[in-house]
Amino acid sequence: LPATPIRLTRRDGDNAFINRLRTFVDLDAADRVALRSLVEEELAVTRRRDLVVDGYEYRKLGFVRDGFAARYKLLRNGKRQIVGLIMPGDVIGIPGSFFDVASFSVVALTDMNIDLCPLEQFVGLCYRRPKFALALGWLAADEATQCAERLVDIGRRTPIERLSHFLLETQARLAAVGRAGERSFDLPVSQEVLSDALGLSVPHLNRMLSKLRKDGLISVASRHFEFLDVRALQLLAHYRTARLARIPSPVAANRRAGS
Amino acid sequence: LPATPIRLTRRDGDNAFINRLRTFVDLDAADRVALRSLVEEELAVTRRRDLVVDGYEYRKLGFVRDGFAARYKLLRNGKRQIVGLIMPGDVIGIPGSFFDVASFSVVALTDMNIDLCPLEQFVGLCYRRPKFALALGWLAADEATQCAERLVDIGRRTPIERLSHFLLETQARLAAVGRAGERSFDLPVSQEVLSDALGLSVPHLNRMLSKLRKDGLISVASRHFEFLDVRALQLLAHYRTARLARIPSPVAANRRAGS
DNA sequence: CGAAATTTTGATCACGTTCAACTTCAGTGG
DNA sequence: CCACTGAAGTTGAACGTGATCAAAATTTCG
Repeated sequence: LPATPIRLTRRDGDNAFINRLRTFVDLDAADRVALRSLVEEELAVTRRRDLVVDGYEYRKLGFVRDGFAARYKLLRNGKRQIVGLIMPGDVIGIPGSFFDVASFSVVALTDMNIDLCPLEQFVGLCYRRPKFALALGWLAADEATQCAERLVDIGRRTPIERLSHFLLETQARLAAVGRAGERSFDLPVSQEVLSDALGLSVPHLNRMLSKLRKDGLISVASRHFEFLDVRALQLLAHYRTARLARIPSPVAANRRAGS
Repeated sequence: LPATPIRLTRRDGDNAFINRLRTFVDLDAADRVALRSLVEEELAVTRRRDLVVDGYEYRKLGFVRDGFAARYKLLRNGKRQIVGLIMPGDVIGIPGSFFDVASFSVVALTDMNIDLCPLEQFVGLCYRRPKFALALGWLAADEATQCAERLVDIGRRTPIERLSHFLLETQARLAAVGRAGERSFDLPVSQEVLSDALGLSVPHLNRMLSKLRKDGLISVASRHFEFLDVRALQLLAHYRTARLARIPSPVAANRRAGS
């Protein structure tokens, strides 16, 4: 395939998913064109809309342009555990689309814009351009690591530590796709959502937020968060950033390999 | 590459990793040869050996033939959270090898046999045979889902539910690679390991095990577990199996896609 | 403006941790 | 063969944390 020069549309500079991919893989113009051609539908959904339903087949990838969603499981006793916040640059359908039926539901927490593409189409592209198959693996690995980190949060960190850790991680994820400042970000979701994500009760989450405020570590106003003492927060949370390695290029990867 | 007919070695029928791959992708003889040729070293390690260390670069894939390991994080306060048991058929280095430095440590819980391969070599193979890149994505997605399931366990299930869920899931994973019976399996790890995996204290885990025994749901003797009432266990645990979908073949995936 | 959702505060209590002691078992050397 | 050792499993008592329930205060939205 010739790498013909392509004029970018005005939205390209702000495509969160492309921004995210670029942190670990090189994309030339032809790659971007191929990606764009996969988009079957640009979906605009409203808050509370179910996007994936636990127990049903789902065979799409949804590249989130804007808005927030939650991947969760509902138990018989009415309790809900959110296993991940989905934000701009994330892909709905990882990992649900890889299973016979999805094990988790996804619901929009805000209005959203999503580029939808059938999984089968994406896989087709993967056979033609293996780089995208590797990118898929990288994204899934990222997802697994975030999930594992939250497992540590919930299993072994105290509520205040886990809240701090969550806030730091969220800022980092948003910053990576250009949706957060150095020490602040908007997270337009209710405390009920946060408590379900952190495995806490709403009142207790609220108390921990108050405590972080009282101790001068953060300020919160109408779902806008600001870090007042990043260092102290990181210490409290045992926080360390995890950066994806870049995908080895074909030439590097094949250098010492037999054909 | 010609798909020359190849004689299988005697170990192939029992290669846990190949067994696992086959559940979601077709492998021909040439694929298996290619896989085998990647193996740089057949590593035999002893119990307690560190395989991956949190904070250090790791760039290998380790296909587990035999034995058990744990992926975990150690906190400053001395607490440990195990984020996943690694068993035959699993790959050490997912997802640690995809990051600048690993975020989690891996330690052998028993003596193990591992086929080691540099990640770069595997990626080289992925460019030549995209099927393997997709398989990598599938494996990472599987990992992410298991992790999410455990997140639900720890966040919202009661200790007895989460223990039941863990036992059912473990049996299923072992059975998938031919290392478990219909209703029984060996899990040669201490209760301390189980408690660190489930986010419980050792005494409480022990009590929950006792309760499952007393209620006639399981029997345990010298680390051999047996389900006496699978139905009741599943009900208690809210258990449902999750099966990976098969990877679409190139022809299916490209049918409706432009080249 | 009224209704609903969300955030905040308070009081009580159950659950699971912690700490400690004791038992059981496997392995080792006298 | 048994005493000794250390690791693992089991049991008990006391405490503290975070859930639960309830209600008030505040904000958002129809």
